[in-house]
Amino acid sequence: MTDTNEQKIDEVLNRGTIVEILPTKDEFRKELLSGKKLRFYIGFDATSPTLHLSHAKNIILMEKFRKLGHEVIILFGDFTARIGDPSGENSARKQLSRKEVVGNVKKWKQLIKPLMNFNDLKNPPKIKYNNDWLSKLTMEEVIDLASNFTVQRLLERDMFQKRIREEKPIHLHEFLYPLMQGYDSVAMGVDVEVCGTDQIFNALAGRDLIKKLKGKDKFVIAVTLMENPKTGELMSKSKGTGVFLDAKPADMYGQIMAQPDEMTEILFVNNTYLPLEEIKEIVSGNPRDAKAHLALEIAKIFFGEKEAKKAEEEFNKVYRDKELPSDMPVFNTNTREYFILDLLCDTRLAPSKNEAKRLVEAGAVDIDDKTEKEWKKSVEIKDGMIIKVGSRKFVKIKLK
RNA sequence: GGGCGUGUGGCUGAGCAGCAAAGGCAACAGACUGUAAAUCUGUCGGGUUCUACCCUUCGUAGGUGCAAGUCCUACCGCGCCCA
Repeated sequence: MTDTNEQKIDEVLNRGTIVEILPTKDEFRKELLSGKKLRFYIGFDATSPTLHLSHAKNIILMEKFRKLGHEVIILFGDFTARIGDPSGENSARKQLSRKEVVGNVKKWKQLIKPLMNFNDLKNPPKIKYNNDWLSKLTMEEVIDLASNFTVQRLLERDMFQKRIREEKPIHLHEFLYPLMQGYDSVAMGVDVEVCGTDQIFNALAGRDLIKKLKGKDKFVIAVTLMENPKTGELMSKSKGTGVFLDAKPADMYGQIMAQPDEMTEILFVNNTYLPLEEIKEIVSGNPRDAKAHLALEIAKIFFGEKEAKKAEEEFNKVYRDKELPSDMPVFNTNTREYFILDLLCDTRLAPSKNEAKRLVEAGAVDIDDKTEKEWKKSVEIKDGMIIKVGSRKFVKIKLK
């Protein structure tokens, strides 16, 4: 029997993470209220070894359904990862080797541990791999599955249309992606699929398929991709806006502080457990403090209170109070006198001499708290000397 | 198989025979601040005897020019159309 507390259910449905429920939100709500135990799933393609806050948000949502008493499956797309979903990309993703994918999945399992209670023996979250069934399909079965779709239907997808317009390639295997994702639903016999709004097409393909093959319906819950409300951009590595779950506490705290201010509320809603009213209040205050609160709150989820506090202290110390970090890389040398450019390169504070030169000219290099603006000189090395480049890079010299 | 296009720095995307190669993104630094936000400014292939000089880069290999991403040839990859 599942939890049918109306208030709890509505809190999950209305918090803001869920953007759309198909076929309708009302029907889904009714289903939850009925007390029937539903089988949920969310799929992740292990295309990269790391996860970021957007993935975390999805896991958090799944955990909420699990806590209501439903069966929850995290599906690692170890098979689909090797094909690559065309969504969002305007060219085909490179296909990954079996080995890469297995390595990624292993890391992921560790990363999501803080977000789900795997020790709940009564109703533990389940982990499945779609390689288990997709790799076993015969050509005959694949063709049979394909006969459920039309090329026109597949071509409707925005991104395919875009590629046609731009005369970019569409590979045949990319067409098979919705088919495979759809088959996942059939193989697991799920009642509900949770996916990002960019995946609705694939999820609906699964809905059609499960209807045709098993005569049962499936709900599709589309969740926010956490776009920046100002620019519409997603969190991404290439935009430098990613917050990675495998980061060290101090780095994760820093990555959150580096988020644009307008992301604070969105991240609060999706990546913390704080009640909405409390979030409203925090966000209405000083933006800097609100974000700091957010960073602490999220770091707490992954590393615990103690580590999170430590990360915060360190951040304030180095960036707010401009003090030295508590530990920094040490560079061992026995050279007494060093050309400043060589010193910067050897300590790996600069990747090349030209770059080192530029840094010195820009006034970015401090040696023992004194800004060094002259690059054509050598410095006398002292034990314990501290070289600082920009506000984030420090090296302590140890004279042998 | 035939025709037409296309291949540029981390990404994107300009490029006339005389550019280390416009613009945008990302990155880095400086100023400012409320933070590693925002904004503004500068930098953004490597090296040196450093406001100058040298070397290496524009799919690959050759060729024509004093000079070639920029023209020619072949090859490779990709796209479109025809078959």
